[in-house]
Amino acid sequence: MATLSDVALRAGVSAASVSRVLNHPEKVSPEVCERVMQAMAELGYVRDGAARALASRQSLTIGNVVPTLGIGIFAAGIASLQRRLDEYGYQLLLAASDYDEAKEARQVRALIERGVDGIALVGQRHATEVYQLLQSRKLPYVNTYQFDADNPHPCIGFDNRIGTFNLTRHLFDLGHRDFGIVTAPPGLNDRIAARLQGILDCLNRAGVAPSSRHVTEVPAQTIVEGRNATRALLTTHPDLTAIYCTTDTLAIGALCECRALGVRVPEDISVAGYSDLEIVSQLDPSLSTVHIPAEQIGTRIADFLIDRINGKAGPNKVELQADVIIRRSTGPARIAARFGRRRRAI
Amino acid sequence: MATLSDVALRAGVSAASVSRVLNHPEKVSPEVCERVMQAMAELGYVRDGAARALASRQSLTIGNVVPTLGIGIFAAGIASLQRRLDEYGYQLLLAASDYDEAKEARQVRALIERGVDGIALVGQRHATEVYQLLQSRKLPYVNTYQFDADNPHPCIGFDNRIGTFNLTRHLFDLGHRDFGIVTAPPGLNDRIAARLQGILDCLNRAGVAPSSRHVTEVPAQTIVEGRNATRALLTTHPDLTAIYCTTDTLAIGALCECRALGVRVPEDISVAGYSDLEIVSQLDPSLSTVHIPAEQIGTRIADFLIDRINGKAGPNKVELQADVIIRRSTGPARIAARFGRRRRAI
DNA sequence: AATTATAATGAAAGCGCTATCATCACGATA
DNA sequence: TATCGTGATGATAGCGCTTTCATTATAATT
Repeated sequence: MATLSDVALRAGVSAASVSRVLNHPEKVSPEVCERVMQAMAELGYVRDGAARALASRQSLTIGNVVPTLGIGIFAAGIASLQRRLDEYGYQLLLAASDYDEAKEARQVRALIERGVDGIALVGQRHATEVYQLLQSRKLPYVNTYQFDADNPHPCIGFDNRIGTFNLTRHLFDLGHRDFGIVTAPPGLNDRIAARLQGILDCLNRAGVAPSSRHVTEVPAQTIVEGRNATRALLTTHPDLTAIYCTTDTLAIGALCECRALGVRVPEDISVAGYSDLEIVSQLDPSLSTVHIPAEQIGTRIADFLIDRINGKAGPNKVELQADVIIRRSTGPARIAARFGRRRRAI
Repeated sequence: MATLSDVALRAGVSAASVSRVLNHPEKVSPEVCERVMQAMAELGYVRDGAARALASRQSLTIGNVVPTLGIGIFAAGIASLQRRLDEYGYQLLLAASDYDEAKEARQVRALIERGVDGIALVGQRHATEVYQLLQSRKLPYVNTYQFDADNPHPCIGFDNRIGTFNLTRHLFDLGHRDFGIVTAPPGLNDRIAARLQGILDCLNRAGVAPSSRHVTEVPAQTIVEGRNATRALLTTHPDLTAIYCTTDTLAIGALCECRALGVRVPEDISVAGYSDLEIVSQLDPSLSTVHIPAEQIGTRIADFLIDRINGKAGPNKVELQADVIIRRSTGPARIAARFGRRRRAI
């Protein structure tokens, strides 16, 4: 394969000049530039990134480790991140942690070994080793999908707590007093923990008794888990009038299960979610949820990291809005009289 | 930052020995190994991948270019690809082409510059430049999501044609004679083209007149596009009894629109899709479709490429099954008498 | 015309690592 | 005892590129 010196030889210039037309074309005369370009084309020259990275201490690559690709929101964020990086001439190295801190640490280490110029992580909670590695190397990094003003680390995200708080408040205003809550384990995931907190904070402030909140933890964010949890909830707590799922995927399951059970939404039960996946606005009934600005996040990650890499300072934290979207799956709490009807349906 | 020589110095051995414990620990005495490990831990040594890649001609990285991350199937495939690569100690460099051949070529080039040891592409159709680049560098590569015995290039995938053929056949056997077909432009995408071909082949063989097939091309694979196309089809061709969408996303749209229109599925209209996204088995009615083995594909890509990289020969093509899954959205064609009823519904 | 800035180029020193080759010590073989 | 592996180690030459730094040619200034 042709190397840079081959190109130099063919163009009758020095290696330094070839390197210049590649990296600082403005510092080279048009004639030389032209000749070099021609030589590169003739030889089918492709630059060796490893050598460049070694010499310049830049890989033009950034790393992203997400909990899982299986969640549509992350896929959307990654898509926009990749798009923006591409505009900057950067490449995306992707890894998944499966919600495992140790695995995340390994992945971060692997990315650093690959020489990434920056790293985006999901959430605020990471192994201390991760933060040590990042800081000792002065590697630009950013936590995402969660905004937390009190946390010292840079972040790009939104307040996961406020969205569920407001949507729960909406439910309360509609007369709901008895809530089912379906959620992935908050212990594994600070975004989910914040959402759950938002629900509970609202319920506390509204004076809804703990005995009227029924939290079900499910092991995975899947439609089927949402269905199972919903069925269990509806069976064991016939009084509840609303189900809040901390993720749309679970809420979709809730919707499906209600339909299968003959429970009407929102007449008998209101259902709320979080994420605003593409499909939930199309479902019947459409789902009330909180919109995650995944595309924005992806774009901002790229901008943020590239700025840092280029030494441009900027805000250390960027807060995005995650707006509540009221659709048709939430409505007034059914009145007691209706209760028998629903009971029968199950 | 500590380099390999720093480690060597501290451990009181040569750089070569440190490199050995990193790459061929079996060739080093236990004592030296121990001492080096300790030194690495004390110095917080992290290997420089660029230098290693340059010296060893291996980056331990593989590249994957997909049309878009926005489609759940690709996300699933990427997830399993990444998981498997991780087991091998390889990293994943991800890029998107947006269904644009030129952009794909640019991405492939960028990946090669980054020194990937192998590349996975989606589909068989790529810019000639792409194949030239790949072959002149002898870079292991593989086309995916489409199996084609006649194509000389390595591939891992399934026959996109046969699935739609069989599912269409099923529809025909149920008495359907008038078909609406909703598809993304086959010109951009050989998988879609093959699926469409499967439908048409079946219809041809069954003797269904061209005037009884109504193909609608939509610009994007979204639920909303599926809805719009379905509404248009139902309005302009009241005779049709089945709608085949070449993608589940479009089929979900069809299902949503039918519900909104008061058209019953499958009593009034049968709907079929392709992909078997997580949600479609949970919908009401559940969707008849063709299952794409995305996880398998991801795993196989990793195995295939790593084998090639290590010089292990293996089959050049691997064919996976994409099975038809009959669910509730397909049923007997309505009898003429019912026609009026449906008409009213619209 | 002499001097000084300015721009364009080349020579060459690494970047941190791997891998070849030579060296050395030590026990096995004759 | 002399010879020959054998296994562990060290010295070192690059891998292909970027980037000072020095050099030369050119233009601008006095």
